[in-house]
Amino acid sequence: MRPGINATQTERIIQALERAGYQATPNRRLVAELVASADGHFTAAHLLDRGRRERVTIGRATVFRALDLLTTLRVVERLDLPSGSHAYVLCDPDEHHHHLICSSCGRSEDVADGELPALIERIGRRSGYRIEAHRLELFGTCPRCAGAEADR
Amino acid sequence: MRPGINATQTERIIQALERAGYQATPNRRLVAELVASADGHFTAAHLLDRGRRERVTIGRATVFRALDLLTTLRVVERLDLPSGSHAYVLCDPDEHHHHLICSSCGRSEDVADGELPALIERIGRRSGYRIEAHRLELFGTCPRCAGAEADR
DNA sequence: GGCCGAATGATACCAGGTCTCATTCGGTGC
DNA sequence: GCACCGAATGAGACCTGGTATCATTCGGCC
Ligand SMILES: [Mn+2]
Ligand SMILES: [Mn+2]
Ligand SMILES: [Zn+2]
Ligand SMILES: [Zn+2]
Repeated sequence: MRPGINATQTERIIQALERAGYQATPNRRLVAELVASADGHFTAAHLLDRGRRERVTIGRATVFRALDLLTTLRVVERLDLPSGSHAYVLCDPDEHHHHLICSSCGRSEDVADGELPALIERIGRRSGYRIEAHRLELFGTCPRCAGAEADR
Repeated sequence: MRPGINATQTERIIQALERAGYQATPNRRLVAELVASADGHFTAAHLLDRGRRERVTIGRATVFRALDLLTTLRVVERLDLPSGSHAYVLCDPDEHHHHLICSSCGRSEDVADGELPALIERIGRRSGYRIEAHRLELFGTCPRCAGAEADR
C-alpha cells in the first residue's frame, strides 16, 4: 500500500464495485487507490501520471473505463469546470447532492440538495416540462485559499 | 436574406457586437444569422454544416471565435449536456438565468433565477466558501415532445 | 490611396474521450 | 489442476471540440 492512501475510502470504492457485480481487478483497485487519494478534483490524465510516477502502468482506456464505471455507480461524479474542461471528483453515492468547488485549489465540498427540489418542481409546473435531471455547480474560493490570499 | 431566418434576433445579436465595439463583419453577420435561426441548442460543427449546405464558406476557427465573442457578450451560452458534449444556445443577456433543456428535441427554455440566490447565499454562509459563480442546468422533456411521445 | 490594427483561413496541434481488436485474465464447473 | 468462456485489458487508431500560429486580407480612418 502506497503512502498517503486513504484505505477506508479505497475499500468503500472497491465494495461499491463488488456490490454491483463487477470484478475488483488489480487495475480497478489501482484506480480506486488513486481516486481515493486525490486531493480535490482530478482528470484521467492526472491519475495516469500519478500511476506512472509510482512506476505502475495501466492503459489509458482502462482508466477511462474504470472512471466510467465509478461514475455510473455514483462513486465519482464528473464536473464541468467553467474553463470548459472536465474533471472527476470523489463522491458520496448515498444521497443526491451537488458540488461547491474551489477555483483556486480544486478541492470540493458536497452540498445538500436542500430547497432545490421544491424550486425545480415549481419550474416544471410553470414550464410544462417533465424535468428528469438537474445539475447545480457552485464555484468559489474555499476558506483555506481565501486565508492564504489575505496573508499575501 | 435566407428563408427561415429570424431577422429581429439576428439584428439583436449584431447590435450586441457593435455596442461592445466589435466589427459587424460579414462573417459575424453570417454566424449571427445561423445562431438566430437555430432551433434549440447547436454546436459549432452544426453551424458550419448549415453554412456549407447554403454554399457559404467560413473558417472553422472563425466560427469558434465568433461563438466565443457571443459567449462573452452573453448572447449565447455554452451548455454542458449530460452526454458530456458541449453545445451553445441563444440567450437573453439582460438578466442572469438558467436553462431547461429538452433531451429529446434540444429546444430550451430560459428559467429565472428565482429563489436560487437565497439558497446559494445560505450555502456560502454554511460552508465558508466565497461563492463566485453558479450554474444550474435542468434536463427533461418539453411539452411538445411529451405530446408526440403520448401519441405513439 | 495609404496605414494599421482587427479579422480571417489554413493548418497544425491538443485534450479528452471512444472504438476496435487481438490478447490475457479470472471465476466456475469439473 | 485444468478447460472453458465471458470479462477485462492494452495498444493504437480515430473522433470531437477547441486552440495556436502565421501569413494574408479586410475595413475604418486619415
Ligand atoms: Mn459529492
Ligand atoms: Mn437563456
Ligand atoms: Zn481552495
Ligand atoms: Zn422537446
